[in-house]
Amino acid sequence: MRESDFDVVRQLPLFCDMDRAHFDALLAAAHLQRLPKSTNLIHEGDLPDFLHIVVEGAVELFAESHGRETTIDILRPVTTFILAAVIRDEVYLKSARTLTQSRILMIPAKAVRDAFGRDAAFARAIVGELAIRYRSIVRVLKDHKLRTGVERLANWILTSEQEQGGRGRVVLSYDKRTLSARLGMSPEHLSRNLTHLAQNGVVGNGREIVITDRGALQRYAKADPLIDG
Amino acid sequence: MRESDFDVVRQLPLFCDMDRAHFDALLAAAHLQRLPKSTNLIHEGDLPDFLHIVVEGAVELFAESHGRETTIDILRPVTTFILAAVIRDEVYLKSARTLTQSRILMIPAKAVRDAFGRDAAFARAIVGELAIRYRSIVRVLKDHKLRTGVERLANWILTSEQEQGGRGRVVLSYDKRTLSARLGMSPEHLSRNLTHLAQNGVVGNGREIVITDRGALQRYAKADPLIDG
DNA sequence: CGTGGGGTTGATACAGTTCAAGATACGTGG
DNA sequence: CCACGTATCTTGAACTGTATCAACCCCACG
Repeated sequence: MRESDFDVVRQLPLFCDMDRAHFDALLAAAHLQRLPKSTNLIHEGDLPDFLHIVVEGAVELFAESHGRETTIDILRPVTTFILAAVIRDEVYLKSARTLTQSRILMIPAKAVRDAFGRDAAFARAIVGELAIRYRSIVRVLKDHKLRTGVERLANWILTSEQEQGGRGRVVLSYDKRTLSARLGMSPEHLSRNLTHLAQNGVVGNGREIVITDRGALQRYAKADPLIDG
Repeated sequence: MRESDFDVVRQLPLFCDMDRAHFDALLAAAHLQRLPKSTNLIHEGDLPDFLHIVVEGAVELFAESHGRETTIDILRPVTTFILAAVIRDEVYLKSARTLTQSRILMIPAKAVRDAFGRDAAFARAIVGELAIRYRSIVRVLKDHKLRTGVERLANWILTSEQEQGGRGRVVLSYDKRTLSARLGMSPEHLSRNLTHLAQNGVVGNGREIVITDRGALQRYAKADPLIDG
């Protein structure tokens, strides 16, 4: 593992307060893997072997049941995932795959649980991390139950635009098929919804989406800080 | 607070390992309130004053946005709620109200955060509790995104029947209106779905639902341990 | 009794999916 | 650099799941 990556991980809220020796032990047991696009990382129903951390790239969390599949969330660096399963040593409830080439840090689950039992600062940091994850999934749930597809899209455009610097345009970092899954709609519906938003200040053009009338879009989206964060 | 209630709380996984003195301090600052049906306990957007615990009765977690409302979960004793907001000292993302007359233990948020900082065993117990809550909401999300309304109903009947002793019948402890909200459908739709299930081994009769053909119902429901727990 | 709330039933409308076909962009080999 | 084949994206039409509105029923309760 590169020195710079080591530092990035060390500075994560999850690790920055823990005892140096415990941290070193944790990372000594860990692997940093560079993985190609569309690699399956974990599969729901399995018992956790590793705590995963997206260091670079993008990871999709999804779930299947009887032939149906749904995207739960898309994670960007630097984020832990399946922490709850590791802590409880219970089966994963979701699966994960890379969406782009990614670098994933994998820390053996047992090492995490050991450090958790031994290092109080680490235990407290895990609480913070879990609470963040919990609140994040509550937002996802509200987004899906309180909004229609077009509204989710409108709000996604607004928040993505902010993340990308507020220049009035959003560039997709994955294909529209994936975006439609992330927004919980079929690819066809995303396409239609995008044309529908043309009347509300948005123009789509390939992988670029341009906001032509932010006021109109905001009025239409009805953003809610308790959903969009 | 009654002696027996004190013991019940002390024995919760969240508290049983913590230092006796810290526990006493926590409870000294707490109130146990008996509240009538339909009392609002917390409102989304407010900052947390108390950690709440359902000791008796039933509590509905719900959320609103721009005139729409959705039920997130229904909690039965003994369960904590809004722990994540208390720990992070951030606004509630959901609201809560009693569904029946209930007894709710309220522990001042500051006292919880103090104990959390001072008592490592308590911090670890909070991790366990948060991980359970997290996994529970993932199941709720999967239930809604991977199933139709009728399927949710069928699975709800099966798990409720197990909880009520596996005697082939389920008795509702709240009205159908509330159940329909819990299942994420309109009251009309619940009614229709229930008659639809008549062909699949279920007979509804007022507040009682009887399973006449468990095999047929199970086949229809396609239960999934990664959703129903 | 009458009144009202919860529940059912019917008719209609909307959101979203699916299937099928056409359009557009995109990387590869010639 | 172009032609081709494949991916992805869009468009259209039919269909499923669910919501909404309205009428009605039933029973509990004043």
